[in-house]
Amino acid sequence: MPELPEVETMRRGVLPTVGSRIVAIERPPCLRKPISIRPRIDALDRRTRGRRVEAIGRRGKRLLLALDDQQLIVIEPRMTGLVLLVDPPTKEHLRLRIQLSGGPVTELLFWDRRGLGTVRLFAPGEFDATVGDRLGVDALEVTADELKRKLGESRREVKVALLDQSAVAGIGNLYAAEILFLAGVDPRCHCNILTRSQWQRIAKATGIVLQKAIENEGSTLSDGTYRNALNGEGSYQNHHRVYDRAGNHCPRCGRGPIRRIVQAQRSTFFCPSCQRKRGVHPRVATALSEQSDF
DNA sequence: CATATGTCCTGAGAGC
DNA sequence: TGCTCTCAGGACATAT
Repeated sequence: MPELPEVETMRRGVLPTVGSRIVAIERPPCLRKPISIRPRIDALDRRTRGRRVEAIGRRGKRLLLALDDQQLIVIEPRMTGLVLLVDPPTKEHLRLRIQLSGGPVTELLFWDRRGLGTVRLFAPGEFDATVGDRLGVDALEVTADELKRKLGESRREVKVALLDQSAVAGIGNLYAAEILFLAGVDPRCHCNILTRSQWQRIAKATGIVLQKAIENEGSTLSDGTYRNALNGEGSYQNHHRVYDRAGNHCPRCGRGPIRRIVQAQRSTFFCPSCQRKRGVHPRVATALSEQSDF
């Protein structure tokens, strides 16, 4: 589930590791099928030993540890991955331990219950030339022009298209629903019929929703999986307007009720009353002009 | 080329 | 109670 706000919260949480040196990287004994680590663990350890962590970055939903020799450790949490500076929720799902010295923390852990996450080491420049090159602009900085340029000709439904990381990087299922709600756009709309003003509303809503979610340290859903680097919960789940709220009255127009449909094998939640295929519900216009998240 | 579908994974919760 | 089944959705491989 970690999307841009959760990964950004992880990034901020592990900033204390900047300046530390890698003592060793090891895969804890683990009965589960190991997660995907490339290169294999012994080579990862050998190539990073003694290197200093120079910066912590993020591209979309990926966390980047930049080393002082320009190598890059890239962590993809995918569904249930967590980056932690404290004891993990369970021992058996601990996937990687990066031992550190010379700073305030002695280890950085990667924990992943479902094991879909990945860890990759890239040679200098290799990430940008391969993976990075295929990612769209980070969702925090996306503009209406960029959305229209990337998706304006697409025949896909807009909710499905917003999940395409090569168009915009960082939006996942949960935030796509919240963004389109704030933008007042029906998720079933096909991209190639959206108007400029609809793209403008989507771009603006993207910034507002993601910023607010980051301020709230992301969303810890009812399964409780997502945590920040210190094992604390996020609070943006308390601000969700539509996600996992099927059947509720719409918090904006009072009607709704919030509907759940399936698009591309994933749940979409929306208000059929004020998320429109054309035109704007008056309260949508007001919220966006006031930079409000509602 | 663009778009659609299948795959991986685990544990929570539903239903019997 | 205890079993089986379905579902959740990240990114990518494969199919259309």
